[in-house]
Amino acid sequence: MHQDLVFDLVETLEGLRRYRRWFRDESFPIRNNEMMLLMFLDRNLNDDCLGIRPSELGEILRLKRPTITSLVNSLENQGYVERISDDHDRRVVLVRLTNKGDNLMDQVQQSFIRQIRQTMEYIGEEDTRELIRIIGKVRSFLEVKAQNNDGGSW
Amino acid sequence: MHQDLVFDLVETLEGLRRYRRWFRDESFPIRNNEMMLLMFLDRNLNDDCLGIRPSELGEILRLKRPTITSLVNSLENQGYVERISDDHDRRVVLVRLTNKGDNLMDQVQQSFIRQIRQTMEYIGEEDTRELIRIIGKVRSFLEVKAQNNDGGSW
DNA sequence: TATAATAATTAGGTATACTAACTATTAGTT
DNA sequence: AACTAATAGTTAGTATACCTAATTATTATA
Repeated sequence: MHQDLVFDLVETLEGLRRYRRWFRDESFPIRNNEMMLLMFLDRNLNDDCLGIRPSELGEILRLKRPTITSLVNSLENQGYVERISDDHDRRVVLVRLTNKGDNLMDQVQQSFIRQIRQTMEYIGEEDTRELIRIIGKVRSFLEVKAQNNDGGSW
Repeated sequence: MHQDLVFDLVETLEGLRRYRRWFRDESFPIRNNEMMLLMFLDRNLNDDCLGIRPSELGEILRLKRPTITSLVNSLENQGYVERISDDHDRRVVLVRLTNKGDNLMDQVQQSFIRQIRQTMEYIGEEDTRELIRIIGKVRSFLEVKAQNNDGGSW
């Protein structure tokens, strides 16, 4: 494959790497990675479960557990999430949104998510799906490769 | 547009954000951002010019000048680039690869670039071009938007 | 000549995520 | 039952990748 195309792809990926700042509302009270944690918490929380385990959050967000701990600490200090301990296994902690956190997510809907939606409307549904499909393909290839190389830790 | 699709896109973008580490060779002697600087330096260097100005590098890599300064300092200390001063304007500094830096770029070709190429071959030329096209569309939309919001500095 | 603009740097700080080592608890083995 | 393994989470310390504000040196302009 052509050298130029390879380089174009690198440039493309580089340009996308810091996408969060494009959508970020500067006045937002929490950091981007904290917002992501809340979003995934909000989304992956079913009615029947009390909260999500830090280790699960780490898998969803592809972050190591100590990283999750410090994010949850920060969010807990600010009052957006709370930790409750699991009765069945006292090693386990469950993280869930507080009301304050839930309200913040409504704000996220109106700023971050709205901006993403706007962008998607510009590029169109078809291209959006294509983008998701192709990147998914890239990721699945790379994840398999990573597993073969080093046992899957990343 | 559907909430789910928006969320899928976020997830997709999140997964791509740290793409560099997928291709990274752990034994490589320089950091990822340093490697990027060298790659763009290598690529944007014509035969007729002595080097590239830090300010130009900043535009290409979308980094602020102080960031470039510290990258160039580090690379210069390690012997991969050198600074030469412009005769026409003594405020200006030109950065160029040393032989050592040039040799390192050959290594980059054989590791980082080779891995990217491999991935591209897996996903196929057509999808690669689609990916580049769609992300380009996203970026152009967002860059215009960013300019409208805050005068274009980022 | 004085002032403004430009190029790069210095100093200091923030955000993000890591590894290694530790504590507490549970599961499995003898 | 006691001992050892494994597992969940945390703490402490570190690396990386950026940034802003202020400073220095030089050139352009009024």
